[in-house]
Amino acid sequence: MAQNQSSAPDTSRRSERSRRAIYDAALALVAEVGYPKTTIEGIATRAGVGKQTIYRWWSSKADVLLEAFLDLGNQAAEAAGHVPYTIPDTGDLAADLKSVLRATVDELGNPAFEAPSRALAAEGVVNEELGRRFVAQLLGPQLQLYVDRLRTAQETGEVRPDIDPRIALELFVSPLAQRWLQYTGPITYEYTDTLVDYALHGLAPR
Amino acid sequence: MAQNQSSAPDTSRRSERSRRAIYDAALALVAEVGYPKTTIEGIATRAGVGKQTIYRWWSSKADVLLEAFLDLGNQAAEAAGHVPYTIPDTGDLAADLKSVLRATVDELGNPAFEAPSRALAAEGVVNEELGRRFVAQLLGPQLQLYVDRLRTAQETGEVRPDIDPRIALELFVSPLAQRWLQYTGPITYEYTDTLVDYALHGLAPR
Amino acid sequence: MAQNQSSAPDTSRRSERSRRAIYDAALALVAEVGYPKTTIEGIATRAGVGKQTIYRWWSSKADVLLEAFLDLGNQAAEAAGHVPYTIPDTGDLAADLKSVLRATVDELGNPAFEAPSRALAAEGVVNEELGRRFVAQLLGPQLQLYVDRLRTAQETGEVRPDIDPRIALELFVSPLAQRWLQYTGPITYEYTDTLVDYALHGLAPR
Amino acid sequence: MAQNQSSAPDTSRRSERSRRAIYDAALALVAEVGYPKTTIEGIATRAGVGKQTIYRWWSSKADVLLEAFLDLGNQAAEAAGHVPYTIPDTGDLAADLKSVLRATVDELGNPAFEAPSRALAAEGVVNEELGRRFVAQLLGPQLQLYVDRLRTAQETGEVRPDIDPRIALELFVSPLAQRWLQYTGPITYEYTDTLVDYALHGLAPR
DNA sequence: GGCTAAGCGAGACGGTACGTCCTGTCTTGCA
DNA sequence: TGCAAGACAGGACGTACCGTCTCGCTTAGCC
Repeated sequence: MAQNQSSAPDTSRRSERSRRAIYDAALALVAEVGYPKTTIEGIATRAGVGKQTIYRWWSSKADVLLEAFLDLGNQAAEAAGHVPYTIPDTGDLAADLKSVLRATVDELGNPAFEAPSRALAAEGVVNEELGRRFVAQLLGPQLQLYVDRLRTAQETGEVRPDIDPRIALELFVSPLAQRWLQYTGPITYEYTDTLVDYALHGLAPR
Repeated sequence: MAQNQSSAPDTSRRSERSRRAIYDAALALVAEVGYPKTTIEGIATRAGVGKQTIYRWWSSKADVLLEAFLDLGNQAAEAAGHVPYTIPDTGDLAADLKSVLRATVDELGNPAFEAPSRALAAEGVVNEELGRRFVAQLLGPQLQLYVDRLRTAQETGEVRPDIDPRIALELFVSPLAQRWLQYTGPITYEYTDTLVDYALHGLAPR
Repeated sequence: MAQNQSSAPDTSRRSERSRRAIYDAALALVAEVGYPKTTIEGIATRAGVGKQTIYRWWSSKADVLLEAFLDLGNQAAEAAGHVPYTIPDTGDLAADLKSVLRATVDELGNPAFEAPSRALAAEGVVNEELGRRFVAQLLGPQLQLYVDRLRTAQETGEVRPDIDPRIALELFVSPLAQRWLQYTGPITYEYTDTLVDYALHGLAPR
Repeated sequence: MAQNQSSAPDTSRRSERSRRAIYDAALALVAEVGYPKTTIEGIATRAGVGKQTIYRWWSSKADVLLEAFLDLGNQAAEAAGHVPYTIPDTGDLAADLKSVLRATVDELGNPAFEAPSRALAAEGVVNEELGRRFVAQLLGPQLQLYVDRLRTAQETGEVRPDIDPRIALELFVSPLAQRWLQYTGPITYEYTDTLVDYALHGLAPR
């Protein structure tokens, strides 16, 4: 039961005040000057905190930002009454998916979310460890909602029972993700609507 | 009409030797120590080149790497007899796509390509200008091949004529891209085969 | 007349154990790693003591060391039977001085004394307040012994009565001090013997 | 023929401008805030210079200050017409020495000289390497002047021929040095006059 | 013998400086 | 004039200590 390397800091003595200030500063700086120009020194100064306080609790700039972003999500969820961003089930799968993807399109354009999430995504591409944490803590839970909705659709017969929902969801989610991440195309409601139609009915003639 | 002062170096006098050495050094360093630890100073030293020679011809580390990577692709193409990586047309669309995607799976696992392309993709996520160049010069042409193949399939009736090929290709390409970029799932032949099947025939029962 | 607020710790409750441990740690560290690399944090850790315990009772690193060094001297004196290092009086002033200076030469070469006393001397050069305390508590009493011996010599006629002993002693003490402090020359028995001869009889011919 | 370790900097490319600015800043800061509060960072900022420029050419704060102080002396000498601070020879040794020592008393009280020279002396006490350089480059040459003057005095019969001038000079120089360095007593003209008298004629009755 | 107020070990905190590394610009001498 | 070389001003890195500040825990000394 490893008590790892040199003197783990004492979590119970941790300053909540500083933690919040660091989250706020990190998110603000990433939004204002961009991720690469956001420095640990800058975060510390802006948060009115010693650099060591950051190095004591986080291992890197990306680490700070990931936690800050998660915290932001949690706060938003709490504010919205603990409903953590779900997928409607009106009985019409196509309509439900289109609606959620339209909401996602809106969110992707929201500057407050865009800066930090792009930064984290980029870092994750090149830093596998962070990438996997990003998925485990942020992306994964969201994708799971699609899995659940697709399972329901399989029960009602809207989706073939032999389909793997974890792969199926990528047919409409991944294209949107790629356009957003790599600027491979415009992001519009029509586009996401089309994705849903293509995914549900396929490309081949019936 | 001399456009003098500071800028505009004379391309005709440019040292081919240095350019090659810089490409090689950049690619080698990214592969060896990773993109973030690759520095312009490091590239210059490794290439046996003055820093100014890099700053004279490129605007950033990412810029160097993008050109180096493009050059690498061109060289590979030339070596392979000028066939620039195409999509077969056996008349069986599903088989053709599965075959190409399996080749892509192999390529994504090739360490020589992985390091620089991940680095460029990551940089592109956060740096729109570079991202767009990455798409225009690398990703775009490759996606165009899918567009062409899908058009052919529309002519033979394998794909419905009302389908937009530019969007359709994303149904199987983007999921693979996302799994690779974001570590959202394992990448196997079965996976890509499944993607093609789902994309062509849809999720809904017929 | 309570002098309350923050300051004035209660001396009666002071931990003798900690005080000793701090003295030991300070002297050991100065000897081992040198004065500049000796830190309050290091002393505290080595002494198994909280930093605050040091800051509560001393005002600076130099302060700790000065007390530790004084204590060391007191302990040595106590061990030696309370004779606090005196000057013999055999009736032969020259011989007595030579003998004491030779003993001093030996002491200056003793590593256990050298590290802390050099450190204190150096600090005193640049920090007048500490320098004066160093003189008042350490150097002064030792010089006073020379004053006394010279006074006796004046009574026996070995030294002219119009001589100021406080200045006279410097003729042989200061040169040794300077050679030790500033590395201006080698320190040997012959040297100190010569100093005594020159000082007693002068440089001019008789 | 050692070409030492990692890449010795190219002296011929060195910026004279920066060197001067660094000397000035170092001397000014030591005078204004004291040696311990003088930091390399502070010197760099004040001199309008990058820190690396200091680290490239000097190995420590003390090193910078020593060179700055030597340079200050050289400049003063040059300004005064290349007469590097000498000892008069009027034929009256006592008078000459008293006169020089009185001048030294004045100099020791000069704030512009006091701060840096105290700092260097202190550092030299604790750092033998620097101490020896301090002596070799500053103190030694000055002491040599006394040696020369005493040699002349030996030729004229004012000083006994068997006296070692290098030791003799310490009888009046070292006491002054010690009082200055260690605050062991007041520094006045009477004091230095007395030192000369005692040293020349000894303490014992004739 | 229990209560309470200190000293105590520990160490988190806001800071400052360290010495290193790299950026992007500028200058020097070679080809 | 392009180039290798590298000095320069600047600035961020991650580390080490500073001196202050809480935390619980002993440990007196007074009721």
